[in-house]
Amino acid sequence: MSAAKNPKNGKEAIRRENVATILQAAEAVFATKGFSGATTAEIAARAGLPKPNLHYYFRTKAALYRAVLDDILALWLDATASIMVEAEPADALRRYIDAKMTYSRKRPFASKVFANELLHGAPAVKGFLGGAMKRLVDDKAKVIEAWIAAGKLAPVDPHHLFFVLWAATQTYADFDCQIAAVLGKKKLGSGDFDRAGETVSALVLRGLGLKP
Amino acid sequence: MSAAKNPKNGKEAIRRENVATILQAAEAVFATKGFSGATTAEIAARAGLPKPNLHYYFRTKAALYRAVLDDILALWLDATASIMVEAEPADALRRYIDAKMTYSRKRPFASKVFANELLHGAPAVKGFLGGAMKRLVDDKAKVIEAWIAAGKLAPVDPHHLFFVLWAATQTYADFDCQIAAVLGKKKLGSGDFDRAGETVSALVLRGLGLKP
DNA sequence: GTCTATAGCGCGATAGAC
DNA sequence: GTCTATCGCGCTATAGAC
Repeated sequence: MSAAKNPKNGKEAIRRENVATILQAAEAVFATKGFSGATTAEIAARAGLPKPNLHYYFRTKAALYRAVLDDILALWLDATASIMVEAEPADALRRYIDAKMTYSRKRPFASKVFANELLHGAPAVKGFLGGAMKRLVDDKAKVIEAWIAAGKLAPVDPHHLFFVLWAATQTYADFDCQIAAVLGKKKLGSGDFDRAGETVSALVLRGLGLKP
Repeated sequence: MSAAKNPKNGKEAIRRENVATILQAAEAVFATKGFSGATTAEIAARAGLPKPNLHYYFRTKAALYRAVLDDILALWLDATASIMVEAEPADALRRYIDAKMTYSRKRPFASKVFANELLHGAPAVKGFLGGAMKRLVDDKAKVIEAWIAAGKLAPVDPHHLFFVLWAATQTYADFDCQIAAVLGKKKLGSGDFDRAGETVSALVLRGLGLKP
């Protein structure tokens, strides 16, 4: 605001880097501790910065949390790209399951922060859920309905199909420790995610009449 | 300990009732606020008791949380009853999905407390997950394998089948606010749960080759 | 067995020197 | 833009009268 026209790129670069570092650390800590369980001290330590530095970039803990969430919501909207009327249903759904499962493997913290937010009644993202997300899902549900009308797919409630797909894929990020424990492993490996993806794809595709 | 042989049933009854009231209030508050977000003051208020009374029955917040969790774990183990070799696979699975979905509708708080615990890395129930729960699931997985070997079921990884079933049913308790928002409703009704149960059953049964 | 009043402390946030 | 030192709130837990 005050010195807005000043193009000091050095300082800008430092800011961008520090902000990114803080956001990454915050995502990890919020994921495993939740909002109230997380402490700014732990986030700062993980980011390798002194605590007041955090408050210099994000005035409050709540503001930092919002910033983390906003990143995650943007990610979320991307994943449905493969669901288009022109696509072959089997291909599109397989790719969607794959995308969601990859997201669970590569960005487990993001998934957990979002899950935590939902568990607590989504105080910070209710607007998003009933707004942008609802519109996107309603849109994609129409695609599913078009496929059904064209006889390409067994009848199914499109919305509930999405709920099941989200649950089945995100569970491997959110509840990884349960799955690992039941499988008798310390951590999930990429082999486990492959097997999970195959299982979900097989169940859903055959469940929708898409496999002989 | 000190006056152990005294059969004063009046006091015993008061204790049992208060303990039950506290546990119920605690389950609700832990479910929506998480462990760190929950305050003993709020639990006490919801139970209609003064705060120190809580500490009289449960010495620490952590001990109260453990007690709430123990109740939930007991519930969890019951649900798999229908999975037996003698049963008809389609019947057994439909009943299992039904039981889990009913549990999501009737005991959403229990499901949420458990989900929260898992999200945070299961510090309090890791032993249970790798112990009693793993043994039960391994056991039930053998039943599924027997059905597959007998040609009653399309081949599937039994463990991952369970993971998908848990996810697909519990999501309606844990993430109810997301589902309600996307459906454009304020709260989920029993009609939504019925539709959800039908969708999951249809997908899974057909997915396992159990429907014409 | 119940409850008021308070101890004790961890945490978010800031002041202010560098 | 960075960091030490500290304030003050809100929480768990308890002491002690009833």
